[in-house]
Amino acid sequence: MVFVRKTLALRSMPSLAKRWQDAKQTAFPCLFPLGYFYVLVKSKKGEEMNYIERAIETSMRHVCISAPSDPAARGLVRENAVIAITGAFSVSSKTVIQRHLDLNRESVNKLINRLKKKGVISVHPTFANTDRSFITLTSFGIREAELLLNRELNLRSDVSRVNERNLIHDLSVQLIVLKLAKAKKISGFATERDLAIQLEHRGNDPRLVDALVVDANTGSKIAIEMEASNSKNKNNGDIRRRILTKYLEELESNDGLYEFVHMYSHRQRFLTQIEKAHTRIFDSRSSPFSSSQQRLLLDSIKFKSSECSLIYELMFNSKRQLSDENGAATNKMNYIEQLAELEKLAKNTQDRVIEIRLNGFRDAGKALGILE
DNA sequence: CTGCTTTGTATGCAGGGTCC
DNA sequence: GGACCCTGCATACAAAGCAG
Repeated sequence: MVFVRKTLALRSMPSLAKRWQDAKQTAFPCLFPLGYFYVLVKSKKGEEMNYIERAIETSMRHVCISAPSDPAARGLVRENAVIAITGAFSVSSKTVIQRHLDLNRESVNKLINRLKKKGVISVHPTFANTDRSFITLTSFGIREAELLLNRELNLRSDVSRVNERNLIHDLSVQLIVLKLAKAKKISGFATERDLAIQLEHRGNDPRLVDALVVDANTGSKIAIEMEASNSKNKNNGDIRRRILTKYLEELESNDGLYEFVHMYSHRQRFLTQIEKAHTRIFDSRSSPFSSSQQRLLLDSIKFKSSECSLIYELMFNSKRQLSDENGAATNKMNYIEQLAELEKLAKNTQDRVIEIRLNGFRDAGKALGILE
């Protein structure tokens, strides 16, 4: 705790922080790590705790914030949220931060610039997302994140490790996880990175999913899967069968990594394609799954189509306006939220009248250029 | 190509809060 | 009261988009 306070003070004085950073790199390379070394990965009871559990336990602390009324304190809390998010996911973007902290574009720019000035994060231009840039932590920022999250992060500050081809996918996962966190639907989460760090085969471990969240009410673990392309649905469904087998292994196991799988995408079409592929596999005479296994898979895999438009709008729509003029952009968000509600209602009630209303609402969206 | 508009970001300022 | 930094607003500016 003492250390956290100290670094916060340091961070609010850029020149001092800079000097501290320089000193760290030259004169005392071994001094600073002592700060977080004493909080070694152990639980309160003292027994060894695995990395994923540790991540789940600590993940929400700085990510889920209630903004204090004191502007200065609020600024620091927000800065910490940015550091915690970027630390946990290894990259982030202005759009994700903006959405999570409920800020306007101007305020995010100021927040990010402030952190940049303090030497905590760096912003890299790219063509791979709608922001045209992504955020990573500097080596100084990584230390800050490790202090905040109270665990080792195994992060590197060099940008060449960021795979720009996965950027939108990764940011979409963040969007969903953070939305769940903010809505208090989950009590903790572990990112794909966290899983990879603990699992033996690292990068290509078959048990890897895009994120792991813990349901706030039931405490059950849920795997989050994000389908950003439909490449896996082409061919003969062999890939889907392998993926199902992978899920089944965890679902059937008593100490599996997760009990449910939630599928997300920016396109409703991709989700229905996956659902269809599943039924095809189950229906085929040579189906590798017993009927009880099929039931388990059907019950455990849920398709979250209500988030499609949100993900599309924030991550994929290159025509989206970044500056919010309190007009088009917010109207659009309102429309999309209303649409999602209506879709949910139509699905739950199966009411013909609501379905007609939904179709009308969709048509209106198309006429206004919000939907395609 | 030019000149105009739009878009995204940066900066300075006023007015406002909390905490020591 | 001063340190600190929030917010919104006005303004400036560069880059991109676009019609002619």
